[in-house]
Amino acid sequence: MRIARVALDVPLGQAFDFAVPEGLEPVRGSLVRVPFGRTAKVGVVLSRESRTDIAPERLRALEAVVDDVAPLAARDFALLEFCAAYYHRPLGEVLHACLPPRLRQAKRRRIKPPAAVAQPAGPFPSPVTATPRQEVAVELVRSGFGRFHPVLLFGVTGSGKTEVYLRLIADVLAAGRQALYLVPEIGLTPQLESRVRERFPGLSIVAAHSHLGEGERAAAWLAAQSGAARIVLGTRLAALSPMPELGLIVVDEEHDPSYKQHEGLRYSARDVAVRRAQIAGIPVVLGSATPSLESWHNASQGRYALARIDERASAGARLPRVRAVDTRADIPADGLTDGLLRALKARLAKGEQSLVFLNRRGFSPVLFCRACAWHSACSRCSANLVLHLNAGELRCHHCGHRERVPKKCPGCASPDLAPVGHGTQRIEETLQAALPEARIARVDRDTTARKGSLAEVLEQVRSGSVDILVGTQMLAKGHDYPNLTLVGALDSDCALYSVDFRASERLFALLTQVAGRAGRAEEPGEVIIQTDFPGHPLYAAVALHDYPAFAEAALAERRLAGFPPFTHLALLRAESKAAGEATRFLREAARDAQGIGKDIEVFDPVPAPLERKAGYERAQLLVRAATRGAMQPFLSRWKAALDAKGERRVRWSLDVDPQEA
DNA sequence: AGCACGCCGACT
DNA sequence: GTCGGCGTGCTC
Repeated sequence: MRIARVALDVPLGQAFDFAVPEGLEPVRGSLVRVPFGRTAKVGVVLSRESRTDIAPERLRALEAVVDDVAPLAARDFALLEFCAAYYHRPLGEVLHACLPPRLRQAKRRRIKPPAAVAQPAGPFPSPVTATPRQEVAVELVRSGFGRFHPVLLFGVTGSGKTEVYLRLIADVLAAGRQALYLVPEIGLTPQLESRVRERFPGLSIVAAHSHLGEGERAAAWLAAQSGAARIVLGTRLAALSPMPELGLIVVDEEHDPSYKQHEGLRYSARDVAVRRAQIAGIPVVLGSATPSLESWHNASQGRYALARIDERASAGARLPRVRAVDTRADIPADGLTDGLLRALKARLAKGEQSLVFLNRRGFSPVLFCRACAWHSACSRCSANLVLHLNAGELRCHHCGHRERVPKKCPGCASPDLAPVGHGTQRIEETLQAALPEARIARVDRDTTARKGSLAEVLEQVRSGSVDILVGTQMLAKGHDYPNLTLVGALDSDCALYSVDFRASERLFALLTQVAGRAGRAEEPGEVIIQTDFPGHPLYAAVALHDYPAFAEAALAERRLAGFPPFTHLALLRAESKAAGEATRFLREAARDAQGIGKDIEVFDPVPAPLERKAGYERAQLLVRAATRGAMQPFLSRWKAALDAKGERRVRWSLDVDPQEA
C-alpha cells in the first residue's frame, strides 16, 4: 500500500493517512492537497507508510503534491517538531504557524518562480570604524562560527550593538551563508530596514512581519526557503522561516516581551532562535541593554558567552543623568510636576527636544460620576472604559468595545462626570496649555494607526519641527533622536504594585530604554522620573545605569521565591462564558495533575489578571518544576489527560514558560 | 478549527 | 409556513 501520513492544521493531536495515487511521489516535508471532510486542505507529509489502520472505505487519496513550494528541509522540520513537542501543540498547527497564509490555501494561483539575480558576494566593508569594545564583541562571536555558540551581547543603549550585528552578518554573507536578524517590532524601527539595505547594496534582503500583505509574505518566505534571500529581517514569526544556508541568528532586544506569542502556539521566538542555532550548529547573538534575567543567568552560568559594551559608541556621548521627582512633595497638576515642567521649559528655550513617556493611551483611564460614584466599566470585561475625548468615545482596550461618551451619568443622570487619571491625550493637552509655543506631537497606537504615520512623526522629530514628543512605549524602542536631551517618565509607579513577578524586570528595561533616548549625540541627556518612591531601589539602579546590580538583586529574589530562571513554569489557562466553569475545570485539572506529577508543584486555580474579557470568565493554574526534564514529561501526560476529558464548555490552553504568571 | 446536520423562535 | 439561532459530532 502507498500511504502518506499527513499533518493538517486542525487542533487534533494526530496525523491523517491518505492513499498516494500512482504518479505522485510526496516525500517527508512535501506540501500536499488533501480532501478533508467536505473541504480540501493543505497538509505537510510526515512520512510515507506501507500500511494504515484506517479502514479502506474511509481512506481517501491525496489530490496533489504542491509543486510550486519545495518540501520543508530536514532541519526546518526538526525545528518545527521541537516547537510542537516543547509547547505541546499539534505538529500540524506548528506547521500552520510557519507557513504563510497564502501557501496554506488549498485553492490559489500558481506562484511563478522569481527570476534569479546575481548577488554581490562581499566583502561588505563597514562605513564606520568599530570601537575597541565593538571589535572585541565581534571577535567573540566570530570565534564560534561554524558551531553552536550562543552569545549574550550586553551593551548599554547607544553602544552600537547594531554595528556589531552588521559586521557579523557581513562575515557570514561573505562565507556564503544566510543571516536571520530578529527584532521585536519592525514597524517601530522603520530606519533599521533601510540601514541594512544600505549596508548591503544589491543584496536580496527580505522583511518578514505581520504587516506585510499576503503576497509579500509568501514571497519573502519562499525567497528565504530557496536561499535567494541572504538576509531575513523580521519579527518573531520570522524565527520559523526556512533558511537552508543559515549561518547566524541575531536576536536584538532579546528581553522584549513581544518575542513571546500570546495565543495559539505560545512560543518564545528568542528561545526558538537559540534552539534553532543549536540544531543548525551556528552562533546566535542575543543583544540587549537590559537582558532578560534568563539570559543573564545563562551567561553567568557559562552556558552563553558574554560580550559587554559599557560605553556609548559616539565619542562624548554619555549616559543620561537620571533623577526622581518626588510626587508627594511636588504634587502633579494635571499629571505634571513643577519640576518636570520647568525642565521642559528650559529645553524648549535652548531649542532642544524632549520626550514625555506615559504608558497609557487615551485621555483618562476612567470616567467617574461625582454624584453617585458610577464609573465607566466595560460590560464584557473586568476593566474600565477609557475616555477618548478626541473621538468622543469610551473604549475598552481589552475587547474593543466602544460607546459614545454619555452627557450625563447613566446611573443617576447627574451631569457631573469627571475624567480621572491621565493618558497621553490629556498630557498632550496639559503640556500644550502650559507651553503654548511648544510644537507637540503625540505617538501612541491611536495616532499611528495609519500605515507610515509613525515614520512621518519620527521624520518631523529628526527635522526639528517637533519640540516635545508625548507617547507610550512605542517611543522607547530603538529610535535615534540626536537633539533629544530630556525624557520625562510619568506614572511608572503602577508597575511597582503589580503582582506579576516580572513587572520590575520589565519596568527596569522600559525605563532604561526610554532613558537611552536622551543625549545620544553630543548633548548630555537628563531623565526625570515622577514617582511617589524616589528612594526605591529600582529607580536607584536605573539612575546608576547599573543593570548587573539590578539583575543580581532580582535573581537573588527569584532564587528565594523559586521563580525562573531557577525553576520552570507552565500555566494552564481556561475560559468559559458560563460562570464558575473555568475554575471548576482548573480544580479538576489540578486534581489530575496530583496523580501524574512527581516533583511537580501544582498551585491553586486563581482568576486571571483580567478576570473577565469579552464576556469570558478567565482563570489560570500555575505549575512549577525544578527542571525542564521534570516539567516536560509531566506536561505531556497532563495534557493527554486533559484532552481525554473531552471538555466542551471550557476553552483551555497550556502556556509553557509563560511571560505573565 | 471549520463545516455540517438538527431541532425551536420572529418574520415575508 | 420559512430563515436562522448555535448545540454536538466528525474529519484519514
